[in-house]
Amino acid sequence: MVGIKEVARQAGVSVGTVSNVINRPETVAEETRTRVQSVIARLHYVRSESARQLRAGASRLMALLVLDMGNPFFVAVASGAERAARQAGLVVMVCNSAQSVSEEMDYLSLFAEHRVRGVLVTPADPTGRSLDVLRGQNIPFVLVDRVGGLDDTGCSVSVDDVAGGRLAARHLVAAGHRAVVYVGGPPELPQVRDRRAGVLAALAEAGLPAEALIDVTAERLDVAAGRDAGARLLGLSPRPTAVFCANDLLALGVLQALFAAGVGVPDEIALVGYDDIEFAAAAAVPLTSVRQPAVAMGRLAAEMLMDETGPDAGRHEHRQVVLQPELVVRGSSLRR
Amino acid sequence: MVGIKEVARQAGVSVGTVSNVINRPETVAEETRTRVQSVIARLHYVRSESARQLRAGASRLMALLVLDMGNPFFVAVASGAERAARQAGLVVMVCNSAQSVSEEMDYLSLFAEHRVRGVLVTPADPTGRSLDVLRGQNIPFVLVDRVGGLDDTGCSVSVDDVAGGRLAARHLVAAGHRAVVYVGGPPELPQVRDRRAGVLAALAEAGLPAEALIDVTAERLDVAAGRDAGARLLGLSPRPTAVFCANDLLALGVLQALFAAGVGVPDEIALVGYDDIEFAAAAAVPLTSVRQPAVAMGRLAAEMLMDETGPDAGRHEHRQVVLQPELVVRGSSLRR
DNA sequence: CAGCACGCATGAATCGTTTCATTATTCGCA
DNA sequence: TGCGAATAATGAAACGATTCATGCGTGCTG
Repeated sequence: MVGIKEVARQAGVSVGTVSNVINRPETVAEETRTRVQSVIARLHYVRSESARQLRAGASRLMALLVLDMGNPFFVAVASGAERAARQAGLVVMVCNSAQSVSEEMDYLSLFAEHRVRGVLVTPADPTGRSLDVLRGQNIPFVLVDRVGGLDDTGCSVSVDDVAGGRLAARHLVAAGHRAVVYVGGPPELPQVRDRRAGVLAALAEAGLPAEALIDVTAERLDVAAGRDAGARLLGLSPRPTAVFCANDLLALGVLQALFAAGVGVPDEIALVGYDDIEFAAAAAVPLTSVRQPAVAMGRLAAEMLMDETGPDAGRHEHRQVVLQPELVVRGSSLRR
Repeated sequence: MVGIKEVARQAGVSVGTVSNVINRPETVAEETRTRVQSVIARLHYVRSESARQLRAGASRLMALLVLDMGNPFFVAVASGAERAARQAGLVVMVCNSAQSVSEEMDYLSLFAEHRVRGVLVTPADPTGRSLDVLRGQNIPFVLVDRVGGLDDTGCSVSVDDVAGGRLAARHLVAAGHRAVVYVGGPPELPQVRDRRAGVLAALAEAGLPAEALIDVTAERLDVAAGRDAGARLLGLSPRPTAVFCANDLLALGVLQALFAAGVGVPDEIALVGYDDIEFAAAAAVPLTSVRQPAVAMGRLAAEMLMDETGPDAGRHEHRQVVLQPELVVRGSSLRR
């Protein structure tokens, strides 16, 4: 495998000069530079990133660890982060913890071994201890879709999930529903809990008792779990008239279950999702949903990370950005 | 930052021994091993992957470069690949070329610099020259959803797109349609061309002329482009009765456009998509689609790559695996 | 004309591991 | 008792880049 030494030899210069041609071309005389560059091209020389990083210290990798790659919401976050990072010359490596704490720890260790420039993470571990491996290596991270823990608070970008839940529930209550089924996921997830809290708040505002919230808990936050939850909520009596799901995948699953059972949406049951993924608008019945600014979150998170690791990282201040969600009303919640 | 040297010093052993504790624990005495391990834990020592890779030569990274992360089909491919790779102790880094040749080249160069173990790629560049940077570094790659070029043929996993197109068109012809609109994407993409060829074959089988295929070309293969194409095909005269889209995202977009125009599906226009993504079944009208074994493709591709780079890579033989697609009939193509 | 600054190139030291030939120690067995 | 084998640990040489103090020659300035 041809290295910098071979290039130097064939170009008749020292390795230091070749390195300069690559990294600080302006410090090398025109004539030398082109000669070296042509040798590089001729030999198909490709610099070894591991050697570079070992000596220079800094990696060009930024990691993004999401809860569920199957969820278009996270795909949108990833694309926002990727765009911002690439403008700064970084590559984003996107990984999927699939909501498993052990997967998450595996990945974070790997990131630490790679000495990545920084990590954007939507933690699966509610305790936040899995991030210790990053803290130990002084690898900065930004929490995405989750505000910091108690003790130390680094940067984070999130959306006000309580407000989102409230928006959804207010909308349903305003349409005359006196009880709301909340199809949540694993209760360890703060997003799931916060959205539920928003529902409770909205019910209280309307003078309804806490019992007006009926919990149906899905195993995971995906379409299959939603179908399952949908079947279960049809068994409730009295049959609910309003259903709010912790995300759109669940809502689409619920919708399929209701469809299969011949239950009309929105006539018999009004349905609201969360995230406003692209497919929500294209659903069997266009889905009312709480929109999160996913791409912006990804972009912001990446920018904050780069500020923290960039040239003037000294003057970096941790920020906890909280964005506001927005209700998008479509057919699934509109009584005809 | 604590390195192997510091661990060795505090444990009272040589660096070689520490390395052995990490990489070949069975070769070091029980007592020494636990002592070293406890020092590692106490100091939060994390090995430097770049140093490891520089010396040992082999990376633990496998790259996956897809055409469009926004397409659930590729997400499924990624999850199949990831699962297989992780069982072999590799991490997959998923990147998105977004069908841009220059993005693709950037990423492939980066992979080459990182000396990744191998690359799974759905090439955006139809010439295949962008893969030269990998060939130059002897980095093996597996083509996903695309058979090899002309000169050299490495491994590939693909689905018979001609057969898929034929399945879709046969289905429409059997339902009595005498002409079919094909909503394709960028004609450089072999997938787009092959599916079209399948349509032509099915029309020929049925004794229909080639003019029975009407082309509508979308800019990209996503929902927005589909909406656009949908609006355009409504301007055709006579108005078509059957539409086949190069993928489900386009089909969902077309569906939205038809919906917006008040055109009934399947009554006025029958619609067939491709990929059978999860959201096809949940669409406004459940979408008939050609199913591809996406997860299996990802898994197979990763396995083939690992065979090529694994312990007995010497006996590796390149294979071009072609899988068969399957038609899933749903409401969007069933005349009531 | 001495002195200085500047532009360019050099080459050795360094990053943190792995690997391997070598040494030291113990053990079993004739 | 002596010897070969097996077992543990050592320490130095890579791996392939970056970086930096150094040297050399040129042109400018006072």
